[in-house]
Amino acid sequence: MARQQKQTATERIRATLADAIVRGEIAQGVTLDEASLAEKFAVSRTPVREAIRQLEAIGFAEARPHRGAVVPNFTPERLTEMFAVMAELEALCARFAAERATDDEKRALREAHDACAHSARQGDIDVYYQTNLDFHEAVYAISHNSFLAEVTLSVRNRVSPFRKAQFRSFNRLMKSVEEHARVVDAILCGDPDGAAAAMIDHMNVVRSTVGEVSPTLRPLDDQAAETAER
Amino acid sequence: MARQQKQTATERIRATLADAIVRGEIAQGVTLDEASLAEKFAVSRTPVREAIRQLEAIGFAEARPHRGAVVPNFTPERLTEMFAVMAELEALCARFAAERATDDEKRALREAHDACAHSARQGDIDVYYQTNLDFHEAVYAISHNSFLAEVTLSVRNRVSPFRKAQFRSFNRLMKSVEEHARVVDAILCGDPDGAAAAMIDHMNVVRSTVGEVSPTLRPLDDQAAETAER
DNA sequence: GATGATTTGTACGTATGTATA
DNA sequence: ATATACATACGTACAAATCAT
Repeated sequence: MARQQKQTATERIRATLADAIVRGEIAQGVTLDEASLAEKFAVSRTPVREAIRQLEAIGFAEARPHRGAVVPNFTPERLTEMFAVMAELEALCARFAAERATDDEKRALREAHDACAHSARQGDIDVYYQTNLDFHEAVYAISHNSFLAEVTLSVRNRVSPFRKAQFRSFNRLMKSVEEHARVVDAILCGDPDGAAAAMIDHMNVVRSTVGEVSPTLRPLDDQAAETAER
Repeated sequence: MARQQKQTATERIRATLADAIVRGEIAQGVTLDEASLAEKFAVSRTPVREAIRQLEAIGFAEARPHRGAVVPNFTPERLTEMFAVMAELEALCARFAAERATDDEKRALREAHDACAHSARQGDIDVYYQTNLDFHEAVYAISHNSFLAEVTLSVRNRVSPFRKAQFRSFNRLMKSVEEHARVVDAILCGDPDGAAAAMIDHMNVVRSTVGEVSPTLRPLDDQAAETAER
Protein backbone atom coordinates (compact mmCIF):
# COMPACT_ATOMS: atom_id res chain seq x y z
CA MET A 1 0.00 0.00 0.00
CA ALA A 2 3.04 2.25 0.40
CA ARG A 3 3.10 4.71 -2.45
CA GLN A 4 6.38 5.84 -3.91
CA GLN A 5 7.85 8.89 -2.31
CA LYS A 6 9.00 10.96 -5.27
CA GLN A 7 6.11 11.57 -7.56
CA THR A 8 6.30 13.87 -10.52
CA ALA A 9 3.87 16.73 -10.67
CA THR A 10 2.29 15.26 -13.77
CA GLU A 11 1.57 11.99 -12.01
CA ARG A 12 0.11 13.70 -9.01
CA ILE A 13 -2.14 15.87 -11.14
CA ARG A 14 -3.27 13.02 -13.33
CA ALA A 15 -4.09 10.87 -10.32
CA THR A 16 -5.93 13.70 -8.61
CA LEU A 17 -7.91 14.66 -11.69
CA ALA A 18 -8.75 11.06 -12.52
CA ASP A 19 -9.91 10.55 -8.98
CA ALA A 20 -11.98 13.70 -9.08
CA ILE A 21 -13.61 12.64 -12.32
CA VAL A 22 -14.19 9.13 -11.00
CA ARG A 23 -15.76 10.53 -7.88
CA GLY A 24 -17.90 12.86 -9.91
CA GLU A 25 -16.40 15.95 -8.34
CA ILE A 26 -15.66 17.22 -11.80
CA ALA A 27 -18.94 17.12 -13.65
CA GLN A 28 -19.42 15.95 -17.20
CA GLY A 29 -18.92 18.48 -19.92
CA VAL A 30 -16.70 20.66 -17.79
CA THR A 31 -13.74 21.98 -19.73
CA LEU A 32 -10.41 21.27 -18.13
CA ASP A 33 -8.83 24.68 -18.33
CA GLU A 34 -5.07 24.46 -18.27
CA ALA A 35 -4.45 27.84 -16.73
CA SER A 36 -6.89 27.53 -13.86
CA LEU A 37 -5.83 23.96 -13.11
CA ALA A 38 -2.19 25.04 -13.14
CA GLU A 39 -3.05 27.72 -10.64
CA LYS A 40 -5.05 25.28 -8.54
CA PHE A 41 -2.17 22.83 -8.35
CA ALA A 42 0.44 25.58 -8.04
CA VAL A 43 2.46 24.38 -11.01
CA SER A 44 3.04 25.56 -14.52
CA ARG A 45 0.77 24.61 -17.37
CA THR A 46 3.17 21.99 -18.66
CA PRO A 47 2.47 19.15 -16.22
CA VAL A 48 -1.22 19.99 -16.36
CA ARG A 49 -1.18 19.61 -20.11
CA GLU A 50 0.54 16.28 -19.88
CA ALA A 51 -1.86 15.04 -17.26
CA ILE A 52 -4.82 16.01 -19.42
CA ARG A 53 -3.27 14.26 -22.38
CA GLN A 54 -2.97 11.07 -20.39
CA LEU A 55 -6.51 11.34 -19.11
CA GLU A 56 -7.61 11.74 -22.68
CA ALA A 57 -6.05 8.44 -23.65
CA ILE A 58 -7.79 6.66 -20.77
CA GLY A 59 -11.14 8.05 -21.81
CA PHE A 60 -11.47 10.48 -18.92
CA ALA A 61 -11.21 13.52 -21.16
CA GLU A 62 -12.00 14.44 -24.70
CA ALA A 63 -9.61 16.92 -26.27
CA ARG A 64 -10.23 18.88 -29.40
CA PRO A 65 -7.17 20.59 -30.89
CA HIS A 66 -6.94 24.23 -29.87
CA ARG A 67 -10.28 24.02 -28.13
CA GLY A 68 -9.40 22.39 -24.87
CA ALA A 69 -10.39 19.17 -23.19
CA VAL A 70 -13.72 18.38 -21.62
CA VAL A 71 -14.91 15.61 -19.34
CA PRO A 72 -16.80 13.31 -21.67
CA ASN A 73 -20.55 13.26 -21.60
CA PHE A 74 -21.90 9.83 -20.85
CA THR A 75 -25.34 9.33 -22.27
CA PRO A 76 -27.53 6.63 -20.72
CA GLU A 77 -27.04 4.59 -23.89
CA ARG A 78 -23.29 4.91 -23.64
CA LEU A 79 -23.43 3.92 -20.00
CA THR A 80 -25.46 0.84 -20.86
CA GLU A 81 -22.90 -0.10 -23.46
CA MET A 82 -20.04 0.31 -21.03
CA PHE A 83 -21.76 -1.79 -18.42
CA ALA A 84 -22.40 -4.53 -20.93
CA VAL A 85 -18.74 -4.65 -21.90
CA MET A 86 -17.62 -4.59 -18.29
CA ALA A 87 -20.00 -7.41 -17.44
CA GLU A 88 -18.71 -9.55 -20.28
CA LEU A 89 -15.10 -8.90 -19.36
CA GLU A 90 -15.71 -9.70 -15.72
CA ALA A 91 -17.54 -12.83 -16.77
CA LEU A 92 -14.62 -13.81 -18.94
CA CYS A 93 -12.29 -13.36 -15.99
CA ALA A 94 -14.55 -15.56 -13.90
CA ARG A 95 -14.67 -18.16 -16.67
CA PHE A 96 -10.92 -18.33 -16.96
CA ALA A 97 -10.60 -18.34 -13.20
CA ALA A 98 -12.84 -21.39 -12.96
CA GLU A 99 -10.71 -23.12 -15.55
CA ARG A 100 -7.34 -22.34 -14.08
CA ALA A 101 -7.48 -21.53 -10.39
CA THR A 102 -4.86 -23.24 -8.26
CA ASP A 103 -5.56 -24.34 -4.72
CA ASP A 104 -3.70 -21.37 -3.31
CA GLU A 105 -5.67 -19.02 -5.49
CA LYS A 106 -8.93 -20.65 -4.48
CA ARG A 107 -8.02 -20.06 -0.87
CA ALA A 108 -7.17 -16.44 -1.59
CA LEU A 109 -10.47 -16.00 -3.39
CA ARG A 110 -12.34 -17.43 -0.45
CA GLU A 111 -10.53 -15.07 1.86
CA ALA A 112 -11.40 -12.10 -0.32
CA HIS A 113 -14.99 -13.25 -0.31
CA ASP A 114 -14.98 -13.64 3.46
CA ALA A 115 -13.64 -10.13 3.82
CA CYS A 116 -16.52 -8.89 1.70
CA ALA A 117 -19.02 -10.77 3.81
CA HIS A 118 -17.49 -9.40 6.99
CA SER A 119 -17.56 -5.78 5.90
CA ALA A 120 -21.09 -6.25 4.57
CA ARG A 121 -22.27 -7.53 7.94
CA GLN A 122 -20.60 -4.56 9.55
CA GLY A 123 -22.57 -2.38 7.18
CA ASP A 124 -19.57 -0.21 6.48
CA ILE A 125 -20.11 0.96 2.93
CA ASP A 126 -16.67 2.47 2.46
CA VAL A 127 -14.91 -0.65 3.66
CA TYR A 128 -17.19 -2.81 1.56
CA TYR A 129 -16.39 -0.72 -1.48
CA GLN A 130 -12.74 -1.61 -1.02
CA THR A 131 -13.18 -5.28 -0.17
CA ASN A 132 -15.53 -5.61 -3.12
CA LEU A 133 -12.85 -4.14 -5.35
CA ASP A 134 -10.33 -6.54 -3.87
CA PHE A 135 -12.66 -9.44 -4.55
CA HIS A 136 -13.06 -8.56 -8.19
CA GLU A 137 -9.36 -7.99 -8.59
CA ALA A 138 -8.76 -11.38 -7.04
CA VAL A 139 -10.89 -12.87 -9.78
CA TYR A 140 -8.90 -10.94 -12.38
CA ALA A 141 -5.68 -12.31 -10.98
CA ILE A 142 -6.95 -15.88 -10.92
CA SER A 143 -7.91 -15.62 -14.57
CA HIS A 144 -4.20 -16.09 -15.29
CA ASN A 145 -4.41 -13.52 -18.04
CA SER A 146 -2.76 -10.31 -16.92
CA PHE A 147 -3.71 -8.52 -20.10
CA LEU A 148 -7.35 -9.39 -19.58
CA ALA A 149 -6.98 -8.17 -16.01
CA GLU A 150 -5.60 -4.86 -17.23
CA VAL A 151 -8.32 -4.33 -19.81
CA THR A 152 -11.05 -5.28 -17.39
CA LEU A 153 -9.73 -3.02 -14.67
CA SER A 154 -9.41 -0.19 -17.14
CA VAL A 155 -12.99 -0.57 -18.28
CA ARG A 156 -14.12 -0.93 -14.70
CA ASN A 157 -12.39 2.32 -13.79
CA ARG A 158 -14.00 4.09 -16.67
CA VAL A 159 -17.41 2.99 -15.51
CA SER A 160 -16.74 3.60 -11.85
CA PRO A 161 -17.99 7.21 -11.78
CA PHE A 162 -21.46 5.78 -12.03
CA ARG A 163 -21.10 3.05 -9.49
CA LYS A 164 -20.76 4.92 -6.26
CA ALA A 165 -24.37 4.95 -5.32
CA GLN A 166 -24.83 1.23 -5.69
CA PHE A 167 -24.05 0.26 -2.13
CA ARG A 168 -26.40 2.66 -0.45
CA SER A 169 -28.44 0.11 1.42
CA PHE A 170 -27.44 -2.64 3.81
CA ASN A 171 -29.72 -4.85 1.79
CA ARG A 172 -27.75 -4.25 -1.37
CA LEU A 173 -24.54 -5.10 0.42
CA MET A 174 -25.80 -8.46 1.57
CA LYS A 175 -27.23 -9.25 -1.84
CA SER A 176 -23.94 -8.39 -3.45
CA VAL A 177 -22.23 -10.86 -1.15
CA GLU A 178 -24.75 -13.54 -2.06
CA GLU A 179 -24.09 -12.96 -5.75
CA HIS A 180 -20.36 -13.15 -5.10
CA ALA A 181 -20.93 -16.45 -3.31
CA ARG A 182 -22.39 -17.98 -6.46
CA VAL A 183 -19.37 -16.82 -8.43
CA VAL A 184 -17.01 -18.23 -5.81
CA ASP A 185 -18.79 -21.56 -5.71
CA ALA A 186 -18.61 -21.94 -9.46
CA ILE A 187 -14.92 -21.06 -9.54
CA LEU A 188 -14.12 -23.44 -6.68
CA CYS A 189 -16.04 -26.20 -8.43
CA GLY A 190 -14.24 -25.51 -11.68
CA ASP A 191 -17.44 -24.61 -13.49
CA PRO A 192 -16.52 -22.00 -16.14
CA ASP A 193 -19.99 -21.53 -17.59
CA GLY A 194 -21.50 -21.25 -14.14
CA ALA A 195 -18.90 -18.75 -13.05
CA ALA A 196 -19.41 -16.61 -16.11
CA ALA A 197 -23.17 -16.74 -15.78
CA ALA A 198 -23.05 -15.89 -12.09
CA MET A 199 -20.77 -12.96 -12.77
CA ILE A 200 -22.99 -11.68 -15.57
CA ASP A 201 -25.96 -11.87 -13.23
CA HIS A 202 -24.04 -10.01 -10.57
CA MET A 203 -23.03 -7.25 -12.97
CA ASN A 204 -26.56 -6.95 -14.30
CA VAL A 205 -27.84 -6.36 -10.80
CA VAL A 206 -25.13 -3.76 -10.31
CA ARG A 207 -26.16 -2.13 -13.55
CA SER A 208 -29.82 -2.05 -12.66
CA THR A 209 -29.21 -0.50 -9.25
CA VAL A 210 -26.98 2.13 -10.78
CA GLY A 211 -29.47 2.69 -13.54
CA GLU A 212 -31.67 4.45 -11.07
CA VAL A 213 -29.06 7.14 -10.75
CA SER A 214 -29.44 10.13 -12.97
CA PRO A 215 -27.22 9.82 -16.03
CA THR A 216 -26.05 13.38 -15.59
CA LEU A 217 -24.36 12.67 -12.31
CA ARG A 218 -23.71 15.64 -10.13
CA PRO A 219 -20.84 15.93 -7.66
CA LEU A 220 -21.48 13.93 -4.55
CA ASP A 221 -19.50 12.45 -1.69
CA ASP A 222 -17.77 15.73 -0.94
CA GLN A 223 -16.61 14.21 2.32
CA ALA A 224 -13.83 12.65 0.28
CA ALA A 225 -12.67 15.84 -1.39
CA GLU A 226 -9.45 16.12 0.52
CA THR A 227 -7.67 14.34 -2.30
CA ALA A 228 -8.21 17.17 -4.72
CA GLU A 229 -7.85 19.82 -2.04
CA ARG A 230 -4.20 19.69 -1.26
CA MET B 1 -10.39 8.54 -46.44
CA ALA B 2 -9.57 12.24 -46.66
CA ARG B 3 -7.49 13.16 -43.65
CA GLN B 4 -7.94 16.50 -42.02
CA GLN B 5 -5.62 19.16 -43.30
CA LYS B 6 -4.42 20.88 -40.15
CA GLN B 7 -2.87 18.34 -37.87
CA THR B 8 -0.95 19.31 -34.79
CA ALA B 9 2.62 18.18 -34.54
CA THR B 10 1.75 16.01 -31.55
CA GLU B 11 -0.90 14.14 -33.50
CA ARG B 12 1.37 13.62 -36.45
CA ILE B 13 4.16 12.30 -34.24
CA ARG B 14 1.89 10.06 -32.24
CA ALA B 15 0.36 8.60 -35.38
CA THR B 16 3.75 8.09 -36.98
CA LEU B 17 5.29 6.52 -33.92
CA ALA B 18 2.29 4.30 -33.32
CA ASP B 19 2.41 3.20 -36.91
CA ALA B 20 6.13 2.53 -36.67
CA ILE B 21 5.64 0.46 -33.55
CA VAL B 22 2.70 -1.37 -35.08
CA ARG B 23 4.74 -2.13 -38.16
CA GLY B 24 7.61 -3.30 -36.05
CA GLU B 25 9.96 -0.64 -37.39
CA ILE B 26 10.68 0.37 -33.84
CA ALA B 27 11.77 -2.77 -32.08
CA GLN B 28 10.72 -3.86 -28.63
CA GLY B 29 12.73 -2.54 -25.76
CA VAL B 30 13.98 0.45 -27.70
CA THR B 31 13.95 3.59 -25.63
CA LEU B 32 12.08 6.45 -27.20
CA ASP B 33 14.62 9.19 -26.79
CA GLU B 34 12.95 12.57 -26.73
CA ALA B 35 15.84 14.55 -28.11
CA SER B 36 16.61 12.32 -31.06
CA LEU B 37 12.95 11.95 -31.94
CA ALA B 38 12.52 15.71 -31.75
CA GLU B 39 15.40 16.09 -34.15
CA LYS B 40 14.03 13.40 -36.43
CA PHE B 41 10.65 15.11 -36.63
CA ALA B 42 12.19 18.58 -36.75
CA VAL B 43 10.23 19.84 -33.77
CA SER B 44 10.96 20.63 -30.16
CA ARG B 45 10.81 18.06 -27.41
CA THR B 46 7.40 19.25 -26.25
CA PRO B 47 5.19 17.61 -28.88
CA VAL B 48 7.38 14.51 -28.79
CA ARG B 49 6.86 14.23 -25.06
CA GLU B 50 3.12 14.56 -25.43
CA ALA B 51 3.03 11.98 -28.18
CA ILE B 52 4.99 9.54 -26.05
CA ARG B 53 2.65 10.14 -23.15
CA GLN B 54 -0.31 9.28 -25.28
CA LEU B 55 1.37 6.19 -26.63
CA GLU B 56 2.00 5.17 -23.08
CA ALA B 57 -1.66 5.26 -22.26
CA ILE B 58 -2.49 3.11 -25.28
CA GLY B 59 0.06 0.53 -24.25
CA PHE B 60 2.52 1.31 -27.01
CA ALA B 61 5.14 2.62 -24.60
CA GLU B 62 6.13 2.12 -21.03
CA ALA B 63 7.46 5.19 -19.28
CA ARG B 64 9.38 5.24 -16.07
CA PRO B 65 9.83 8.63 -14.42
CA HIS B 66 13.15 10.25 -15.30
CA ARG B 67 14.22 7.15 -17.13
CA GLY B 68 12.51 7.50 -20.45
CA ALA B 69 9.94 5.45 -22.28
CA VAL B 70 10.56 2.13 -23.96
CA VAL B 71 8.55 0.08 -26.40
CA PRO B 72 7.08 -2.67 -24.27
CA ASN B 73 8.48 -6.14 -24.46
CA PHE B 74 5.92 -8.68 -25.50
CA THR B 75 6.68 -12.13 -24.25
CA PRO B 76 5.10 -15.10 -26.01
CA GLU B 77 2.89 -15.58 -22.95
CA ARG B 78 1.76 -11.99 -23.07
CA LEU B 79 1.05 -12.32 -26.76
CA THR B 80 -1.06 -15.37 -26.14
CA GLU B 81 -3.00 -13.48 -23.50
CA MET B 82 -3.61 -10.55 -25.81
CA PHE B 83 -4.81 -12.82 -28.57
CA ALA B 84 -7.21 -14.57 -26.24
CA VAL B 85 -8.72 -11.27 -25.16
CA MET B 86 -8.96 -10.02 -28.72
CA ALA B 87 -10.63 -13.25 -29.79
CA GLU B 88 -13.20 -13.00 -27.02
CA LEU B 89 -13.93 -9.36 -27.79
CA GLU B 90 -14.31 -10.05 -31.48
CA ALA B 91 -16.54 -12.97 -30.65
CA LEU B 92 -18.65 -10.75 -28.44
CA CYS B 93 -19.01 -8.27 -31.29
CA ALA B 94 -20.12 -11.08 -33.56
CA ARG B 95 -22.56 -12.32 -30.95
CA PHE B 96 -24.16 -8.92 -30.52
CA ALA B 97 -24.15 -8.44 -34.27
CA ALA B 98 -26.11 -11.65 -34.74
CA GLU B 99 -28.61 -10.47 -32.17
CA ARG B 100 -29.12 -6.96 -33.47
CA ALA B 101 -28.17 -6.61 -37.13
CA THR B 102 -30.67 -4.72 -39.25
CA ASP B 103 -31.30 -5.59 -42.87
CA ASP B 104 -29.21 -2.68 -44.05
CA GLU B 105 -26.36 -3.75 -41.82
CA LYS B 106 -26.61 -7.31 -43.04
CA ARG B 107 -26.29 -6.05 -46.57
CA ALA B 108 -23.27 -3.93 -45.63
CA LEU B 109 -21.68 -6.92 -43.94
CA ARG B 110 -22.19 -9.04 -47.00
CA GLU B 111 -20.61 -6.34 -49.13
CA ALA B 112 -17.61 -6.15 -46.82
CA HIS B 113 -17.32 -9.90 -47.02
CA ASP B 114 -17.54 -9.85 -50.81
CA ALA B 115 -14.80 -7.24 -50.93
CA CYS B 116 -12.64 -9.57 -48.85
CA ALA B 117 -13.36 -12.48 -51.14
CA HIS B 118 -12.56 -10.39 -54.18
CA SER B 119 -9.21 -9.12 -52.90
CA ALA B 120 -8.37 -12.64 -51.74
CA ARG B 121 -8.98 -14.01 -55.21
CA GLN B 122 -6.79 -11.26 -56.60
CA GLY B 123 -4.14 -12.44 -54.18
CA ASP B 124 -3.27 -8.87 -53.26
CA ILE B 125 -2.11 -9.11 -49.68
CA ASP B 126 -2.05 -5.39 -49.01
CA VAL B 127 -5.55 -4.87 -50.32
CA TYR B 128 -6.76 -7.91 -48.42
CA TYR B 129 -5.26 -6.53 -45.23
CA GLN B 130 -7.43 -3.46 -45.62
CA THR B 131 -10.62 -5.21 -46.68
CA ASN B 132 -10.15 -7.67 -43.84
CA LEU B 133 -9.88 -4.75 -41.44
CA ASP B 134 -13.02 -3.24 -42.96
CA PHE B 135 -14.83 -6.54 -42.52
CA HIS B 136 -13.99 -6.77 -38.85
CA GLU B 137 -14.89 -3.15 -38.28
CA ALA B 138 -18.19 -3.80 -39.99
CA VAL B 139 -18.87 -6.48 -37.40
CA TYR B 140 -17.92 -4.05 -34.63
CA ALA B 141 -20.36 -1.52 -36.00
CA ILE B 142 -23.17 -4.03 -36.28
CA SER B 143 -22.70 -5.00 -32.65
CA HIS B 144 -24.57 -1.79 -31.83
CA ASN B 145 -22.20 -1.15 -28.96
CA SER B 146 -19.82 1.64 -29.85
CA PHE B 147 -17.91 1.27 -26.61
CA LEU B 148 -17.32 -2.40 -27.32
CA ALA B 149 -16.22 -1.41 -30.80
CA GLU B 150 -13.72 1.05 -29.36
CA VAL B 151 -12.30 -1.40 -26.86
CA THR B 152 -12.06 -4.17 -29.42
CA LEU B 153 -10.38 -1.96 -31.97
CA SER B 154 -7.97 -0.72 -29.33
CA VAL B 155 -7.00 -4.24 -28.35
CA ARG B 156 -6.78 -5.24 -31.97
CA ASN B 157 -4.41 -2.36 -32.65
CA ARG B 158 -2.26 -3.34 -29.73
CA VAL B 159 -1.97 -6.87 -31.05
CA SER B 160 -1.50 -5.86 -34.65
CA PRO B 161 2.30 -5.60 -34.53
CA PHE B 162 2.31 -9.36 -34.49
CA ARG B 163 -0.23 -9.92 -37.18
CA LYS B 164 1.53 -8.75 -40.28
CA ALA B 165 2.90 -12.04 -41.38
CA GLN B 166 -0.41 -13.83 -41.22
CA PHE B 167 -1.47 -13.28 -44.83
CA ARG B 168 1.71 -14.47 -46.45
CA SER B 169 0.19 -17.21 -48.51
CA PHE B 170 -2.63 -17.20 -50.99
CA ASN B 171 -3.89 -20.25 -49.19
CA ARG B 172 -4.21 -18.36 -45.94
CA LEU B 173 -6.15 -15.61 -47.65
CA MET B 174 -8.74 -17.98 -49.03
CA LYS B 175 -9.04 -19.80 -45.72
CA SER B 176 -9.55 -16.51 -43.94
CA VAL B 177 -12.40 -15.72 -46.31
CA GLU B 178 -13.95 -19.11 -45.64
CA GLU B 179 -13.81 -18.48 -41.91
CA HIS B 180 -15.38 -15.09 -42.43
CA ALA B 181 -18.14 -16.75 -44.40
CA ARG B 182 -19.12 -18.84 -41.41
CA VAL B 183 -19.27 -15.72 -39.26
CA VAL B 184 -21.36 -13.92 -41.86
CA ASP B 185 -23.76 -16.83 -42.20
CA ALA B 186 -24.33 -17.00 -38.47
CA ILE B 187 -24.91 -13.26 -38.22
CA LEU B 188 -27.29 -13.26 -41.17
CA CYS B 189 -29.20 -16.17 -39.64
CA GLY B 190 -29.35 -14.43 -36.28
CA ASP B 191 -27.37 -17.14 -34.55
CA PRO B 192 -25.41 -15.44 -31.73
CA ASP B 193 -23.70 -18.55 -30.38
CA GLY B 194 -22.76 -19.65 -33.85
CA ALA B 195 -21.39 -16.24 -34.74
CA ALA B 196 -19.32 -16.08 -31.58
CA ALA B 197 -18.01 -19.59 -32.05
CA ALA B 198 -17.14 -18.96 -35.69
CA MET B 199 -15.30 -15.79 -34.78
CA ILE B 200 -13.39 -17.51 -32.00
CA ASP B 201 -12.35 -20.21 -34.45
CA HIS B 202 -11.28 -17.59 -36.92
CA MET B 203 -9.18 -15.75 -34.36
CA ASN B 204 -7.64 -18.98 -33.14
CA VAL B 205 -6.47 -19.74 -36.64
CA VAL B 206 -5.07 -16.24 -36.89
CA ARG B 207 -3.29 -16.76 -33.63
CA SER B 208 -1.79 -20.06 -34.64
CA THR B 209 -0.47 -18.71 -37.92
CA VAL B 210 1.07 -15.73 -36.19
CA GLY B 211 2.42 -17.96 -33.47
CA GLU B 212 4.99 -19.23 -35.89
CA VAL B 213 6.53 -15.79 -35.99
CA SER B 214 9.34 -15.13 -33.59
CA PRO B 215 8.11 -13.38 -30.47
CA THR B 216 10.95 -10.92 -30.63
CA LEU B 217 9.79 -9.47 -33.87
CA ARG B 218 12.40 -7.65 -35.89
CA PRO B 219 11.62 -4.79 -38.26
CA LEU B 220 10.22 -6.05 -41.50
CA ASP B 221 8.22 -4.68 -44.40
CA ASP B 222 10.63 -1.83 -44.88
CA GLN B 223 8.99 -1.16 -48.19
CA ALA B 224 6.41 0.77 -46.18
CA ALA B 225 8.86 2.86 -44.22
CA GLU B 226 8.05 6.12 -45.95
CA THR B 227 5.62 6.96 -43.18
CA ALA B 228 8.30 7.28 -40.56
CA GLU B 229 10.86 8.57 -42.98
CA ARG B 230 9.65 12.05 -43.57
C1' DG C 1 30.35 6.38 -2.93
C1' DA C 2 31.05 10.86 -5.16
C1' DT C 3 31.17 13.56 -9.46
C1' DG C 4 30.16 14.67 -14.12
C1' DA C 5 27.42 13.77 -18.20
C1' DT C 6 23.04 12.96 -20.02
C1' DT C 7 18.17 12.82 -20.05
C1' DT C 8 13.92 13.85 -18.28
C1' DG C 9 10.69 17.17 -15.76
C1' DT C 10 9.05 21.85 -15.18
C1' DA C 11 8.67 26.88 -16.01
C1' DC C 12 7.79 30.40 -19.02
C1' DG C 13 7.48 32.97 -23.34
C1' DT C 14 5.83 33.20 -28.04
C1' DA C 15 3.04 31.76 -32.03
C1' DT C 16 -1.03 29.97 -33.91
C1' DG C 17 -5.55 28.66 -34.20
C1' DT C 18 -10.47 29.21 -32.54
C1' DA C 19 -14.30 31.70 -31.01
C1' DT C 20 -16.79 36.00 -30.24
C1' DA C 21 -17.98 40.81 -31.17
C1' DA D 1 -16.49 39.75 -42.79
C1' DT D 2 -12.72 41.57 -40.04
C1' DA D 3 -10.78 42.19 -36.03
C1' DT D 4 -10.02 41.24 -31.26
C1' DA D 5 -9.63 38.23 -27.36
C1' DC D 6 -8.52 34.10 -25.55
C1' DA D 7 -6.94 29.39 -25.00
C1' DT D 8 -4.06 26.08 -26.75
C1' DA D 9 0.31 24.39 -29.24
C1' DC D 10 4.98 24.78 -29.55
C1' DG D 11 9.80 26.41 -28.53
C1' DT D 12 13.37 27.42 -25.32
C1' DA D 13 15.65 27.64 -20.83
C1' DC D 14 16.55 25.82 -16.57
C1' DA D 15 16.10 22.41 -12.64
C1' DA D 16 16.23 17.84 -11.04
C1' DA D 17 16.99 13.11 -11.31
C1' DT D 18 19.34 9.10 -13.28
C1' DC D 19 23.23 6.75 -15.12
C1' DA D 20 28.11 6.18 -16.00
C1' DT D 21 32.64 6.79 -14.67
